[in-house]
Amino acid sequence: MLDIKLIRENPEKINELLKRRNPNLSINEVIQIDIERRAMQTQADELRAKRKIESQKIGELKKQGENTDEIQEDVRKIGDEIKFLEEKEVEFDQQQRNLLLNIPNIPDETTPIGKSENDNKIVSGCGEPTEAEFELRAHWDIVEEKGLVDFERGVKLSQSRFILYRGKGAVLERALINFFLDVHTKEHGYEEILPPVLVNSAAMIGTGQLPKFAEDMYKCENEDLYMIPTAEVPVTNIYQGEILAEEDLPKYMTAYTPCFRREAGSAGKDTRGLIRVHQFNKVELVKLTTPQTSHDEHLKLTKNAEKVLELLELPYRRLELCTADMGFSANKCFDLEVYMPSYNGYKEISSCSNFGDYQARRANIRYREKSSGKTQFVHTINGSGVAVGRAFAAIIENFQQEDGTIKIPRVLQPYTGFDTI
RNA sequence: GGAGAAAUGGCCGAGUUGGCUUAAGGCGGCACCCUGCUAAGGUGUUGUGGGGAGUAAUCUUCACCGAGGGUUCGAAUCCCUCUUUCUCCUCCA
Repeated sequence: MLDIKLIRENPEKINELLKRRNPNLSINEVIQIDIERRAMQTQADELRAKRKIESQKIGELKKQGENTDEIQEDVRKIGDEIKFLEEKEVEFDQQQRNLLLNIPNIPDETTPIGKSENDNKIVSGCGEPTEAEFELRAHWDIVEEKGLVDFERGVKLSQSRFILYRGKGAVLERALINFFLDVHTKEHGYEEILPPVLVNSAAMIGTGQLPKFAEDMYKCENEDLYMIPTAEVPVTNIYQGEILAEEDLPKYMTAYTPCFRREAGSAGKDTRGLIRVHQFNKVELVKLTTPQTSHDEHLKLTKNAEKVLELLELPYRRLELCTADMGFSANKCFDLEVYMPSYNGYKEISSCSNFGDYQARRANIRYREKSSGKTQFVHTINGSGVAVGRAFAAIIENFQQEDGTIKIPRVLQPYTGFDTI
């Protein structure tokens, strides 16, 4: 959520930045509510101060044994007024909060301005698109033929876009999870977290999934619990409402979880294979940092995600997302895309975002600055390190051999226990 | 799932015949002083959030004692609902 003070003091600037995302966005309504809200508060404050003094007088008068009926009646009337104003205050508060919760983060100054995903910038890459003397097949055909993934029975158990891994497929998926976690904990210094995969609405609001994107999530009936769309939600919210010591920052955390997405509005996209399913596995990287270091830490986190792709010898490229394509809560975002022969192009496998203090403000995650003793909002950063199912698909497609076998990347072999499928 | 107890500031812990308690005391933190280092000691200071005034240092005001309602002129203190924690029973991987 954006800082109301910042909005108050720089309305033109904020409006301009928001319009970089989407010309329809504006903070004008919030500013109006804010003005009315503050007037209401001042009024209520004054009345409360008056009541306090008068009530104390009643106490003293009573001690002296005097009659207080008249003054009590007067104060009671003040109380009625206060009650009325307080209801208004709550109303304005909620309105303002609601508006703020539905306004996306402002883009970082360095985020390229654009109108659509076509304006994303390719900033770097590693490896060349896989080519072969023989015809490269799509992973959905290969995994089905080899019995690595059972699409039909996944549908039988749940519904379409639910899949089940089996045999060497299940082992490969598990191997990838372990490999990613090992690299990030042992080589990059992240603490491993195994969080709940059902979280409450406060957590979902904290990271920005709610209130705006309720349709994208699975919700439990009769319970204030949602299935997480990413480990970002539980892991970022670990320190919700807390004040950390500056020495505790930066915090590096990584978590494997299944992720659940309804994929509302994605009908017809990526209908085959492992690319877009309702439940998938992901290893996530999350950082809490000071404002001073978040830029660097964001870059470092992105490189940590790239590292596993390099170790797996998968060709990829890094995109810098433009203002129009960036997620709701982010101020800057890099996407990593892996080369997929079946798409004859690159497919997103990781998204690494810096949120500035936007999520921290929603989730109320602060730290005490050592030099000043003041509390400040932390900056939050996260990225996939990386999506397991998509890495699985990428390996199947990029490591297929002419004889129909799949080679297992060298670094993964200790984890799978076999070197070909 | 059943029965009981509890929830106060960074932590521990007073405050339950409603008003003088934003909240004693201790610990921790910070600043200064003292001590030739270290240990110890002394003095002071130390919650969060919102509003208003000021260029600013700062001043001022309101709210907050698990959360939300209620009673009252006035609630940390009384009543109701919820949440969480602990103990006992039950159950269970």
